[in-house]
Amino acid sequence: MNQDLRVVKTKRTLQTAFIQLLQEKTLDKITVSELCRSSGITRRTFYLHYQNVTKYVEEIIESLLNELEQSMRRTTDYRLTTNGRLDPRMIYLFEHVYNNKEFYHIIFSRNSSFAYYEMFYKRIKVLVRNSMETMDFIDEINDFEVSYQANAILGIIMEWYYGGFEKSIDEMNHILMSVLKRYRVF
Amino acid sequence: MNQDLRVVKTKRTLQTAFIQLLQEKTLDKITVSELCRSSGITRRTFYLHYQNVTKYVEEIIESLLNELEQSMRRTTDYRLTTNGRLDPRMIYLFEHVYNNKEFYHIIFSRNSSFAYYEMFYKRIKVLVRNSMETMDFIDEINDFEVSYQANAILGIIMEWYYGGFEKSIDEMNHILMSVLKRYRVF
DNA sequence: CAAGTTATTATACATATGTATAATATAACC
DNA sequence: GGTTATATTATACATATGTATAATAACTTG
Repeated sequence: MNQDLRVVKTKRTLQTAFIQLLQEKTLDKITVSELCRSSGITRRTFYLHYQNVTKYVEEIIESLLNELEQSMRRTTDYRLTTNGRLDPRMIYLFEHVYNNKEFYHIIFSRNSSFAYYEMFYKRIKVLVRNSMETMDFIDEINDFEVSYQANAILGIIMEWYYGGFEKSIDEMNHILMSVLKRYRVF
Repeated sequence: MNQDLRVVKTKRTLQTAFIQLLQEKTLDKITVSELCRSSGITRRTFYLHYQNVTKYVEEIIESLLNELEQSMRRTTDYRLTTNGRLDPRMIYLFEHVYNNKEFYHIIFSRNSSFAYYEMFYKRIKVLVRNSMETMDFIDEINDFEVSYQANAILGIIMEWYYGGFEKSIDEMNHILMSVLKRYRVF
């Protein structure tokens, strides 16, 4: 029992119009009315699916982060030796961010909802926690330590964003690794 | 040449109404119209001073952070010996957050603008940078390292927020110190 | 393919936003 | 204290939001 074809079509045209509008203007200037005008659906239809623009974007960010999780899971095989408190495959994160700049850009935009950042933060926390769990020399995982590490990584990505994502993925990898080494995180 | 008395009065009544409304409902439910109804000023007057509710709140957060900076500057005398990469007086931060919970709450709320978090982040970055500058064994300050440390601290505060600020200031001090010690940040 | 289900539309309404103009009230200043 | 400067108001307008109802169209299922 799949989703109704009409719904699929509606969401598809909505997505196309949204991506299009995002290239013309910043997210905070995109209204429900305009989004519906562009995609040729009624506002009523939009509200039957989403509460507002923010909730709509949350769904987009959600699938972006699902994709991130998938691509990080895939890299498990290639993962470096984990001889410390933070799993070095965390660096594969930079790859996904760089390849999806335009969406991660939304998360860090001044006019965006904090909800997007929170979603990102919570995902990274899960990754950090999972990573710590695989390290047998850690007796007990401290929630605050997880938050500390997770948000620290987001700090580096945020700085990358402020610099217009000019640094390459490799440079970012190197930067993170050198900071982690300095603090003997692993 | 001080500010016009009329302006002062307008902003004062606005502030009173805002604080009042904040106790009745969450920030995202507070509209310009309602804020003006409550404070007895015209919407036109509001728009002569601020672009929208978010910009208005930004001004409030701005002065909150100014106050934070002041109170941290005052603690310079009492500061602990800085024998490492991060100034331990950073812990006085918790005091200000706890004593102004209701405002810091705004910063971390899902429906808030990311602008508030950004403001907080940038202030903490300045503190971290200043702190690193006083440590003579640091040859050159790395921007990404500053972002890493600054946001890491925000991660701990955010976790405190998610726990409803239940932990005491002293507990938070202890938590931060033990994490910093583990990573030999100082 | 027909019957039943449900997504979408047309239309409307109360309220909110952001901007504009002219009139009025209030503060600043000499 | 009277004049000048300007903050505030009253009113209005085009557009946006979120919700509601009944009618229509499109899809699903047997």
